[in-house]
Amino acid sequence: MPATSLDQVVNLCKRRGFVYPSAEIYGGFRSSYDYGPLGALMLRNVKEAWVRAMVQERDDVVLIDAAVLGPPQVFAASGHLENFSDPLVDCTVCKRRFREDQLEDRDCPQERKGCAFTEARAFNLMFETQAGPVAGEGATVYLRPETAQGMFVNFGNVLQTSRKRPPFGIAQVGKSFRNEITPGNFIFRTREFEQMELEYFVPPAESERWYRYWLEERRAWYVRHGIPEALLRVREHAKDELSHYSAGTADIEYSFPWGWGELEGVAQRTDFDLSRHSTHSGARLEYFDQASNERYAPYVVEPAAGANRAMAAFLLAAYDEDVVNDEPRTVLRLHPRIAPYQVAVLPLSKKDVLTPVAQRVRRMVAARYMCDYDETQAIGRRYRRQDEVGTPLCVTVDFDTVQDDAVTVRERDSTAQVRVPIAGLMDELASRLGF
RNA sequence: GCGGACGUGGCUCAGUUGGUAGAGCAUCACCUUGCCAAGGUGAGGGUCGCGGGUUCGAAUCCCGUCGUCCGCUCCA
Repeated sequence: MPATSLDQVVNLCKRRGFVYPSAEIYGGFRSSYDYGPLGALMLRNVKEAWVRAMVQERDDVVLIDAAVLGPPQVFAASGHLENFSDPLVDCTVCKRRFREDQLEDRDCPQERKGCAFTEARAFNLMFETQAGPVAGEGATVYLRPETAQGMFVNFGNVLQTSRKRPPFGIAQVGKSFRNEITPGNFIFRTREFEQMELEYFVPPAESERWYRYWLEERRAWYVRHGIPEALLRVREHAKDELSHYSAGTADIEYSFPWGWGELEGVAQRTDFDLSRHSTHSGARLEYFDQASNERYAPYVVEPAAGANRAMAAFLLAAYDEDVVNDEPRTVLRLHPRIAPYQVAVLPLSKKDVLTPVAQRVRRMVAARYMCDYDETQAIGRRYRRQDEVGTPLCVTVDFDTVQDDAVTVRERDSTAQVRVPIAGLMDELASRLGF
């Protein structure tokens, strides 16, 4: 199978209502995308699959949902105000751009011919706005550049109300904002994006062990949800590549059409965040261990994933073109939990005799699964339409159904069919979908 | 932000040396068919990204702007 191109997926997304360019009727708004009917369902499924694995199926992680807007103090403590902006200068001769603080180390190729540098301009990667209705008089606030600070700031609250103790985690799914200099590659890098982050608090001595644990756990999550192992790799950051807070970071990368790209970073943040917030706020963000009679600031291991990037990877990995009955077909082989619809109910024809029973089946299925319903045009064409958006199972209601109360279940990947009584339909679907 | 390429109906594109737009697919209706797409008839849908300029007249030339892609730069 040839590698899927980005264009194939972008076209499918537009054509079938997964993702549209934002504000398209006004010429588009750079770096923003709107998720259409199918894309909204799929993105939600990605996030739910994450919450299921990270929170629901565990007893050591709790979920929070913190504010997007934050006061400067939070980002002063986190280091973002200090480190998240770069003074950049352009060379007007050789047309290259440098960080001002790295200028000495860099060789401008035209240097001997007399480089002319522009004034340094600050590129702050945080979005800033004013809180308060009077223009110009509001207090400066920031849109969070990562969801992580919400977990650190609430460490004490969660510790007290959840009665968890290390090792334990606080998870969050939500939007973050970064004023990226160069957004691009479809939904891979956008200024507004959605993160799925876990801050896992551990005794300092266990940090390395948990770092290894989460790295493998997270890699396995992608594989479990349909990403081929061959398209994934884990890349350890070099020492000089590490973030200001990190004692060790590895990226889980996917082989995108333009090269390896980060899906998720797993970092050892040590006690950087908790101690910084302790110092800046005066709050004591520590854990007192009754057993050992010790008080300490837990170390943090952070798996931080991008929901939109994950969705892009799932789409690219699932995209396939094969041949069924000598006809080419486009099919998204999405995991049933990731696919927008799990089931489609299709009456064989639009004849009135079929509608009541088909609608009865639809209501039954829709109570448990996201379910599409389509009664127009030839049945074969409707199967192909569902294949193209990744619906794992189709339920077909035909003229015999009216007599024998049985329907046909048709599988996306194999196109195989099986006849089952309506009374046993839900069990059949559950066993095929796996949930 | 710099350099290059590009921007025509939902998608893929055609539009000849400037004379006010076409196709295939898709969508909708009816017919046909009735378990694996593209039979029949008909319909809707584009001020050619947006703004300005040149011209008697511009999708077609010029300028600006927005957006996309590639390459640099940057990327917690």
